[in-house]
Amino acid sequence: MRFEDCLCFQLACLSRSLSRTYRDRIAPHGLTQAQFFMLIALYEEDGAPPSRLSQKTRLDRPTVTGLLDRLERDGWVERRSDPADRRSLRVFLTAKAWRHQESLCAVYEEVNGLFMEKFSPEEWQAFRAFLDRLRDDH
Amino acid sequence: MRFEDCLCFQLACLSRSLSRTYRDRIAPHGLTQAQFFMLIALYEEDGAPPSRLSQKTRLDRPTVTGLLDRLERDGWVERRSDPADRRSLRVFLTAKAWRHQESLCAVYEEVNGLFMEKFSPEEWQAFRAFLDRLRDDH
DNA sequence: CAACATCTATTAGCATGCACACTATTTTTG
DNA sequence: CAAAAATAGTGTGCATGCTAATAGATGTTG
Repeated sequence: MRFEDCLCFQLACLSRSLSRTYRDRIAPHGLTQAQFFMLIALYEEDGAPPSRLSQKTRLDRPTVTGLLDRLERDGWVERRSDPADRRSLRVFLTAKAWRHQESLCAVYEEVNGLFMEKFSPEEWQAFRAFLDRLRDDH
Repeated sequence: MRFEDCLCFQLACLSRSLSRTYRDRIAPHGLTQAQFFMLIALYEEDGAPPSRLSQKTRLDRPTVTGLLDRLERDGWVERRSDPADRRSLRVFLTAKAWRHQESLCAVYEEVNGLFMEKFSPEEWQAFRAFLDRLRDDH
């Protein structure tokens, strides 16, 4: 099989390409694409522990630790200890993050809309089914 | 749109997942997935300059430089200067790389086969068309 | 021919993303 | 209850992948 036809190669290219679409729009906010996605996850689940964020974003825990480090450094989130379990933390969005919510979620919806509008609902369903079929058991 | 339904997120997860499938099989050879793909590209175009490899793999040139650094360090490739243009280099596979060709290409075909067999030819064509539709103009 | 632009590859700096190992805490088990 | 196992988060080291800036060589243009 020719290299250009390799599915893994094509998916990797496409994934980087889509990430760039977000990146270009959120760079003015001082966020990277991965940080942006973590914030979107937190807008849905403010106060989640890192383990939950790792599960939700399907990133390893050391990766989440690093992301949270930089988000905390830049004042987007705050780690608070969990009184119920001293091993655990809970991650909370700061006032700054809530101030940017509308603007960031608008970018999120806008870019998702750019992708969605290229397909009919039936095509989307079929596409999603293809992705799901590839997801498991290698 | 819920975070889990975001196409960019799903593609990124899937891309990492597929990469892992190659990684598990080529780690014993002492190669990473990106290095492995670069070798596959070179089996098709031995002697190509870095600029061509950057185009072929759709990676930035600094990324290609780093990949070639590590491949050369580990004895897989060799950079030779181009007599016709002293700015240019040409990248050649070493004897070691050719010795591993059969084995590495077997992994390549095996894993691609794992993915391909999940779809009928018509489904593959439809899937590829979806990917192509997303590729351009963001 | 000389100034300028372009093209080659690279370096530096940063942020992921991963495997591995580690500490602290909690839970389980004998 | 004490020992072992499991869990939460982190530190380390490495390999991508990117942007911006750089050095050298070639092409272009006045």
